[in-house]
Amino acid sequence: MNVHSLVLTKLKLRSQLSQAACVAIETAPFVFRDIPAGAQIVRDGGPPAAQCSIVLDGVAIRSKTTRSGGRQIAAIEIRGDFLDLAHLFLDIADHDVEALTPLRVAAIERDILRDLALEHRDFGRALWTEALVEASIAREWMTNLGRRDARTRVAHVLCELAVRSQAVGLAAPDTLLLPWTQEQLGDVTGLTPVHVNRMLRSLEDDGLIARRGRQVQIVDRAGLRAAGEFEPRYLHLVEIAQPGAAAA
Amino acid sequence: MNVHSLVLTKLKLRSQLSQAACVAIETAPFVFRDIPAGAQIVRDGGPPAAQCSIVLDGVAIRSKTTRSGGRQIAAIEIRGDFLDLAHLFLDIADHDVEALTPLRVAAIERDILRDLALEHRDFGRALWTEALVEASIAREWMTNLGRRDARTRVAHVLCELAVRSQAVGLAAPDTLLLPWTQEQLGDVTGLTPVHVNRMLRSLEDDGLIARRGRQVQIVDRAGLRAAGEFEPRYLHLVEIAQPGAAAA
DNA sequence: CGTACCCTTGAAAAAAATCAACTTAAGTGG
DNA sequence: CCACTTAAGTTGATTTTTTTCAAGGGTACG
Repeated sequence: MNVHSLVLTKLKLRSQLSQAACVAIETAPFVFRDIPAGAQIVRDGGPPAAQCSIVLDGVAIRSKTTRSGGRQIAAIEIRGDFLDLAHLFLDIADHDVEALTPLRVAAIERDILRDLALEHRDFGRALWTEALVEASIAREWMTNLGRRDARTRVAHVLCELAVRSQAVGLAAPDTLLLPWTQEQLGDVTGLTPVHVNRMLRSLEDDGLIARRGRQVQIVDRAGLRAAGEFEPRYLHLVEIAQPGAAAA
Repeated sequence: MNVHSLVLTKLKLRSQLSQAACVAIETAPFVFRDIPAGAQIVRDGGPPAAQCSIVLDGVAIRSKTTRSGGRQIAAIEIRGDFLDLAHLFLDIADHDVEALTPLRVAAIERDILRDLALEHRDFGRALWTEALVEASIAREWMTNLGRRDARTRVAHVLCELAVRSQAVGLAAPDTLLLPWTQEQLGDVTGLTPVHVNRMLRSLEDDGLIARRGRQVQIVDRAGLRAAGEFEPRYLHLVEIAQPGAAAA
């Protein structure tokens, strides 16, 4: 599929775009790029990425490492999310960006994206929206990390991943393939891998999820959401598939 | 002092502005507004603020409340910070914004600020920078909440507040007036007020800080930074006053 | 000078981390 | 195809950290 129409599809998920903005995007030099799993795209303290990308397939993470060696994952980027929008107008990176799985992205030069953002109202608005939604997710994660116990945290993350994956057509409703290890899940939730394991088991024992390897099936959606105090409003999805309603 | 020149001063702290952008700002309808302590400016789930403001004096917080009643403060806004930039392009608020102390702000209609952001390159860049820096702080806070122990967390927050206050001329170097209770400090660090109290005492016992009421004096800056694993780079301050160097 | 509201401190309980095996699963080379 | 190797998952026992509970003590302000 054409790289430009993929980009347009992503942006239209959340924002309306004028004819002019569509033309601008279609003539902009987006190119496909493949990034191998494990690649470090941005390094904390180094320069921002020369190219800014939209994830088409795969999973990337933003993370920070403390002096004492702990790692905190600060964002998960899946299909439709931007890599390194966070540094678009900053000179020095304040965190790492890493490909967790092989990544396929639509890449564009950073300078060109900046120009687009500042010159085209609709495109600018679309980019702003993306950035503000990511900030909203960050606030929810702070709440998760600071004020919820381990079991609630894990359940919350599972709910978020399920909803986001489903919203971009990555997974069947309530099915979830975790591309990461329990250690990485611990880096998301601020827990040790051992404790993540126990919490997953607890959720499974209570009949909220079922697991086979890293495949997680949400058995009791309402129950898991209650266990995770999950309210999807913070994701600012324009069209959340209603339970029972077929997607348009 | 003139409200427009105050706004210009704030924006120039981080971004260069062209002549045209300055003129645009000076002709924009910024007005002074006073907001009493405790006022709720934005309510989670409600509409964004009709006016967007830059804090001139006082302290405001963004926070979320969990279903089980815990509160997490997700951002602290002091002089020069924007109130409700977070919702500039979103339709429903995803968190509360509240005046912690009496607030004096430069307010402007949300729609007008959006137009300014989209029409004037330099102003747009300045606003983007503010938003991205706030997102960077959020990532550091996630790391603090998820991966640092209680004492380190408290020390880190103290360091951040000291640096940010000093950067906008709010406090003498290494002096800090906490306008909040230990309970509120707990809502920042994800700790109980009792434990915040113990951690403050621990930092004091180790000679890193001194307290008299809510006035905190940083006695050993390097020591406190080490205790808090504090590295100010994530604040993206263009001009951090160097120790010993007088501000220009 | 009383009355809130916060701060402080101790003791006990709960949550999560750590330590230490052991099991399973996946991948590799014979 | 199987044995071997390695990484990840699982489980129990123990220790540490943090919360909870409870009782004073200070301080500001009417």
